[in-house]
Amino acid sequence: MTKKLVLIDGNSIAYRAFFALPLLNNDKGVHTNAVYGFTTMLLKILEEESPSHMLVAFDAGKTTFRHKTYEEYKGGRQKTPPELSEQFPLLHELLDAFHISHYQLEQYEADDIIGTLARQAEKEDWEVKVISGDRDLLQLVSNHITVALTKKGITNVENYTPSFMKEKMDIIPEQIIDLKALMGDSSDNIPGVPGVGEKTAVKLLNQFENLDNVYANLDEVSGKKLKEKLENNKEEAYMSRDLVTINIESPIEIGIEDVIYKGYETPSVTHVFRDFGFNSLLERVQSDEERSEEAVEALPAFDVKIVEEVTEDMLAETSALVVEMLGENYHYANIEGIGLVNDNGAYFIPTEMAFQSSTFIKWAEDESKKKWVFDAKKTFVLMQRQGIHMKGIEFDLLIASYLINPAENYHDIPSISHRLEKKGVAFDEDIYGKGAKVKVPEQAILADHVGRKTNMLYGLKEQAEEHLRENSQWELYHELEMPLSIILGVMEHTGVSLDVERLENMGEELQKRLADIEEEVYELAGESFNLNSPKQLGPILFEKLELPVVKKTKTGYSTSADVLEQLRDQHAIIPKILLYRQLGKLQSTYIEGLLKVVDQESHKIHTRFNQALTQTGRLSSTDPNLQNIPIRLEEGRKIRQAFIPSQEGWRIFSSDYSQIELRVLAHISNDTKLIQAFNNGEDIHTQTAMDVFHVEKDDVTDMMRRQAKAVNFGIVYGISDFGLSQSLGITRREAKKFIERYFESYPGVKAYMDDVVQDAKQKGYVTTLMNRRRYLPEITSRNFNRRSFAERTAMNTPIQGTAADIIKKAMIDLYAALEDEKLEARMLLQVHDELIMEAPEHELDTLKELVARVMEETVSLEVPLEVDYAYGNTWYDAK
DNA sequence: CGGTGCACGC
DNA sequence: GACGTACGTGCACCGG
Repeated sequence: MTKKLVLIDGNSIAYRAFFALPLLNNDKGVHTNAVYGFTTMLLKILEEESPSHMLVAFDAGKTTFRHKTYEEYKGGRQKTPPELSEQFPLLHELLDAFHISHYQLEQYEADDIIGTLARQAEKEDWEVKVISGDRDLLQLVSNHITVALTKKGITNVENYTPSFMKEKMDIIPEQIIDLKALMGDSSDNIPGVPGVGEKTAVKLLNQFENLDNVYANLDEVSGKKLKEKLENNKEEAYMSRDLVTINIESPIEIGIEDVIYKGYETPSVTHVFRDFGFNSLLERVQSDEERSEEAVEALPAFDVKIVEEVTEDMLAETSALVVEMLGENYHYANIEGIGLVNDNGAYFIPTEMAFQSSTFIKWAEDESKKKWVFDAKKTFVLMQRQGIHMKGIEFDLLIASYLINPAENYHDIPSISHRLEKKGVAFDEDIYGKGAKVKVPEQAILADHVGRKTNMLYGLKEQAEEHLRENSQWELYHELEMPLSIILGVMEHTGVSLDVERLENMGEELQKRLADIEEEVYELAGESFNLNSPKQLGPILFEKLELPVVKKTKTGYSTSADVLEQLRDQHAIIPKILLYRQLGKLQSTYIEGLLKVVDQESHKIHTRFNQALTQTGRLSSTDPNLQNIPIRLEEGRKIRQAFIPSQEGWRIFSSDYSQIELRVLAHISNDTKLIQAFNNGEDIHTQTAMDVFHVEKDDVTDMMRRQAKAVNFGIVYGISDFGLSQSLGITRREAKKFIERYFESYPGVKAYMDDVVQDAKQKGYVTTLMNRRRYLPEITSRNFNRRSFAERTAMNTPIQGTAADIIKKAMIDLYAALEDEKLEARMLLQVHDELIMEAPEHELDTLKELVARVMEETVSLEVPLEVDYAYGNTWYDAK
């Protein structure tokens, strides 16, 4: 078997990883992003290449033999940031754990070590793979040596073989040094021939093959200027060539046979991963079984009593409660058992036992018996499904954790306890398995795990509450999110009625139309293919039909709607594809999708609102997502005709805040002009156009209003000049100008934007009206993109988040008002700035007045809040 | 089973 | 000048 040598340019990959990833800290406060990125790359290489020999080469010190030739070599280069330097020792530690050789040599660079070994291996007919981000290494490419250059991110590479180089760069590997000699390399401060760039250099090499021939035949070089430049910089060119030439005879003390790689041993690798805090990588080096066994074995002893009957002595004044189920959808999942922990002990109550016990049910419904839970809404719904009206929920760890830091991806009990370094509970995955392998374990194991989670929950309450108070988030937690959680639970459990028959009819109709359009498309294309596959559609449009390529994606041609829109008039196939896409979306996502999740018996849909997910405080909706039901295009809007009241004689009632985000902006920026704009009662986009373009109302053209609207949209969603240019189809420069003009018109808004960014830089986070918090660590990033994104987020989150706060409070107020007024009307859905309800016909008059008043008065801002409402027989008609 | 491209809402 | 650009969810495809 041929041997395979993998050579990694350690510095290059570490650099790449460092700049590609945010500055991660491990729990010891040491930066680990470069090591982390390097590790992901390493794991990928090991998997894909299965090397028999391997070495990671590093640059040694500041000076190299090249500096003797040219003092300014690599001059002007930014100093290695200390946050990166400190990671190199960790990198060495990591490689040792993997039993991978690493090497550096005084006065030489990693390139030279790689070159020397690569050529040695080549002679022995080994296969060689070099991994780096440095294009200089391409000079090594040969039939035996492939160079993988990082493309984007860290693990994304492009493999350079001689034929690939010819195709992509139009040169052969041996010409790389001559190429660099001519064009230079600003990053290494290599001069080359001034004024000669890549294009000219390639042209010259195509004509003359190499540098020597260029100079030997200077007369034949076309262009007087170019000739002069070459003539005057001959010395520089040759020096540049020397500098970029890799030394393939470096005096290294190791040979290819020394860098044998026999694979790593899991224990040493898992040890460093743990040490560095790379928990997410553990599963890549351990089998699921290994990891789960280890996790379970590491747990301290814990005793949980499996009860045979619920008795009073188990039910203290205050208890942690976990109603355990597998899967996600608590509207349908089975309950596997119940964990109960309080000062009297830790108990596991088998499902049947609990729900047949009047003692347990009485306790659950007793408001004065306090319950601490994880996910109050889920717990509430699970109980509700058993006919139990749970009361007395006093603490919800999920919501607390989310409010403390919404950026955490995992808010489950084991994850939280891990973060707080409290051992004592395994991850669900380690107990139940994952994916298709999920199953309920035997009762003793189940009881132990549920008991441990419940116990952890019991122990975490105090710390979480303290944290909330420190953050001034107690009110947000206690008066807003906690009550809302139960209201959302009621809404979800109530569900929305669906006119199944109507939806099925629409589906049949649509199916016919789709089949017809599909046929027409194949006719126009001259062949049939999978129209749902962008990968197959691309070549048809841009190769066979030779339509102009507007945009490319990383995997091929872009066929997105905005691209097709630009091609609309160029071929009859385009409008048909667009229509097919539009209707196909309706069919698959909305018609088939909704029919798949509707309750077969009640014909109701029970979505789940995720209250602990978005970074801004908005809700999200899943299974199904009822927050993105079509409205913009009439065709899609008809889907709403299938959403109907649950009872005869009832109506769907919909109310929404008008321009809530811009009103919030007016309030928090206290901008006089913007406040005036709202008090003026004029359409806000028209008003913005008047202010930005300095024209009277009658002189606002459709174009002006459209642009003003896009700018307002941009302000609300925190998009960039690029984003605005995309949405208006204008250049970035023009978009930037619009934004500037907007800020000139509303100086208070400008001042707010500046302040909030400053404030975020200083504090590290931004807040909303009700003290919702979002941390923005990247606001001090040296990476322009990351920093800009964080800045826009700083400006946008208080706006969007405050709007979210307001509608949440309105929901609480409205829920109470409906109860007070003893109305049957009930909330069904929330769509960010809109509430959808159902109500008996006779309540509509009361409701109109009540809903608008409650929503408008839930908070008092510097500008009035305005609510529009409508009602009808279906959601469609409530417009 | 996870990544990608696309499309829907706010 | 780089780099990739509001937030979500869900579908189909496709390659491993």
